[in-house]
Amino acid sequence: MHRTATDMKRARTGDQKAARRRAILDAADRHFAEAGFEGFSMARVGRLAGVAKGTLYLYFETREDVLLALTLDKLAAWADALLDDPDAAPSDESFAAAFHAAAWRDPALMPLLSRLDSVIEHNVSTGILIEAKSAMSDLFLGLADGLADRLGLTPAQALDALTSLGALLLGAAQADLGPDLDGCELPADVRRMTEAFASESLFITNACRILRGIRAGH
Amino acid sequence: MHRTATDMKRARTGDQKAARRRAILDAADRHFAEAGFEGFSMARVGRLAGVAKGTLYLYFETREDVLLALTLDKLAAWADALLDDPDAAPSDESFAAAFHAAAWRDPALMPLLSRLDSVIEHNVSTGILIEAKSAMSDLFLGLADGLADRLGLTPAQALDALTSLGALLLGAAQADLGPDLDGCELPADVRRMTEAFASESLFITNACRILRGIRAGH
DNA sequence: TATATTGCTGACCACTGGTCAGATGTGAGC
DNA sequence: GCTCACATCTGACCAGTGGTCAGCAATATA
Repeated sequence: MHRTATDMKRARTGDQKAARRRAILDAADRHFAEAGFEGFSMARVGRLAGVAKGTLYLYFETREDVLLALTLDKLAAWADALLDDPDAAPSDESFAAAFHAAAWRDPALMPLLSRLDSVIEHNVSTGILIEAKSAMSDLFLGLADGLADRLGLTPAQALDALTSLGALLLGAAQADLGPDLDGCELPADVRRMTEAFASESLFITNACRILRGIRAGH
Repeated sequence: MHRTATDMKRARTGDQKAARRRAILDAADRHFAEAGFEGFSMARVGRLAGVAKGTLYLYFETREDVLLALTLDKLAAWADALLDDPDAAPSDESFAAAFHAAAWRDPALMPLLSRLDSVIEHNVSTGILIEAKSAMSDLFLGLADGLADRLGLTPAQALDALTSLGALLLGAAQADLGPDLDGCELPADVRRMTEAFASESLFITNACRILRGIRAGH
């Protein structure tokens, strides 16, 4: 008798293997949420998933392969959230705000994206890398198509807007990824600089400038 | 008799200690240049600097403290290069190009900056962190003052421009930090997406949009 | 029930960043 | 010129990491 996908000690069918992989990714998600990128440990993922460390490497090439899969999941969720958000259109400003809010809805997304190229992609086989890039390409093209009308842009302009805002979002996010200094006595100059780099206002202001530039055909 | 700052087995005077610290940072610089962020190892820094690993921890708190010091050095060099570049003014476009070129002059700078908040600052004591933030604050304020006239902006606008372009630069740089896929067969969609995210054109185009927005008072 | 297949395990490897008791270079005082 | 006290320096050591693989054992089939 075949076992169900979740009640088994060995995953033999395709469904069962998919379920195992899913279980590992869920454990990774939980672990990442509380340990962050640097504290992310394969040993703990295994323990959380109820599986030996070696087993992880039957389902993923490397630690970064796990993180890449996690990133793709969360990126797809971001795109869905943005498409479903009715505020993502009326004005450039509300679109920018919705773009930013969707990106921070899952607090793990920006930390992952900010290491996507610099760390994650460097420890993954080219096959998996290309597959991931292709998935992201599809996701962006689909998003551009879905948003073009709402933004009153051509699909090409919408894609330009998405890539431009994407880059801006990544850069602006940096400031929010630093350690929390709220409790500390800060010199006035440091506090001013911190505020100038605060992610949300920096992003929204410049997103509007960029969208205006695109509309003007620049 | 006192030894000179560089000919000594023990650093006892302030000058000698400064020279040791400098020597360690130089070794770190060389090591980073060929190993990159992830491959950066304290053991190797020690070997390159001709010093035991334990000694490194007399001059720096942690690995990230070394990388933070390195980043500050390189950031100051970037600011100098930008101020000295006569092209950094005539038009928005040439300013944006000069901004980008200065940032990539030292190939280690962007890889370091892209991890500054997300990694480096998380493993450094608050004292050192605040000191570093203060130095960066001074650097940005000085740069804004030095460039405001040339850009035809008020100092406040110039600071806005610097922080905005800084964020954009960081985000746009991500794409250039990924692994090199030049030699590979890429599906057409992936290649298109890669080109859309190419750092230089993405940065310059949007930097001009942002500068235009600032001039327009947005 | 016996067998072949193959998913799973965990001891093991080379490495990491960081520590600290003990060795030693060095300048000051005689 | 010698001695000594002190602070700098060292490297074995620690707990941890990501990743491997020979062998164990759950399962589907005959």
